[in-house]
Amino acid sequence: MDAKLTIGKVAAAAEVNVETIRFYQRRGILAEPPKKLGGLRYYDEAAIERVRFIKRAQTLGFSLEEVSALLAFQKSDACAKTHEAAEKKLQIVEDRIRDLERIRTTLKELIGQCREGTADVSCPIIESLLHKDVLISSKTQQIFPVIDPH
Amino acid sequence: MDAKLTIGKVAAAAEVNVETIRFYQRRGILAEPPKKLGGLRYYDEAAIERVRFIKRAQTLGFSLEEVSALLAFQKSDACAKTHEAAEKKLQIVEDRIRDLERIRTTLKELIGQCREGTADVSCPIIESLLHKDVLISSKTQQIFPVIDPH
DNA sequence: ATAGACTCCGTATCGCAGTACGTAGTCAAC
DNA sequence: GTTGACTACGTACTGCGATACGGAGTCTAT
Repeated sequence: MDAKLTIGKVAAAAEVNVETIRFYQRRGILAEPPKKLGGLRYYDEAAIERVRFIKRAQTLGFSLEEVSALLAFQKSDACAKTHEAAEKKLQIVEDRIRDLERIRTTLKELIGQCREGTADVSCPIIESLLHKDVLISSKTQQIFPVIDPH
Repeated sequence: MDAKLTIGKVAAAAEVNVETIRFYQRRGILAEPPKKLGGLRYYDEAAIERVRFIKRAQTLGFSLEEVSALLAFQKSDACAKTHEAAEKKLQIVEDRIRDLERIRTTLKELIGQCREGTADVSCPIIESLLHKDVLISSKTQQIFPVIDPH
């Protein structure tokens, strides 16, 4: 048996904060092992793997709720469902890339105008922001900040 | 003089919620006109333009704090500073696009493996999440959800 | 002059994924 | 057997950009 790990060891091994482990438990995405004699909880290697799984899925843009789902549909049709989830996420990522590319284009245009010193207007960028419909609004509904906005 | 607009008119004209106007005032990004006889505040057309300016800048990825800065350095060297801010933002947008492109690549790979039914492992995607270092972590420090996560 | 719409203002809440804090208890090493 | 590090747990706070709520006041049209 390998249930000798304290929460701190799990956190260190998975490279997350202790509080993150506890947060996952509260969210129900990670099991809380029973308290053994004395009041401390001991974990096994599987807990480390599970936390890593969560973290890896997050880097692909899955929210904790989505990771919960991924973890929930183990066995039998897990593969089909996971595949489907990945396709959906891919779609969102691609939409998001398109949004950002439009923004990039607009920023480049504005910067370009500015460099040229077009006309004698005060500042082409400010003028544009004041009077033009600079950008078509984004259609992406679900946005995910990839990891670590903190 | 054209200071006949109530907060509701301004909000409607700029296509934002009344609460948003008040929120901007609290944040100090929009001036609060004095209360005229009776207790209501009246706005002029400039207020509408200012709100629109804020909204347009947001669609380019500027946070409210950054928009405050843009609005603050009017006159004289405003153009140079605005230009610089736009360049910085462009850099962030491009970094973010690169991050998302990496994610896209990884998702596509995983989905591809899944489709091929590679080996007889349960599910290639799940296996990858369990055991591989799927993705190089994002370097983007500042992430901005473009408008409207609500 | 009164109904209904709008405004004022403070405070609370949302979504997400944690982080921080404080009190009390427990374990391992010396 | 005591010091110091670690743990358990509950609660509050962070960032960001709003949105929602509630009670009181005010304006406008009939």
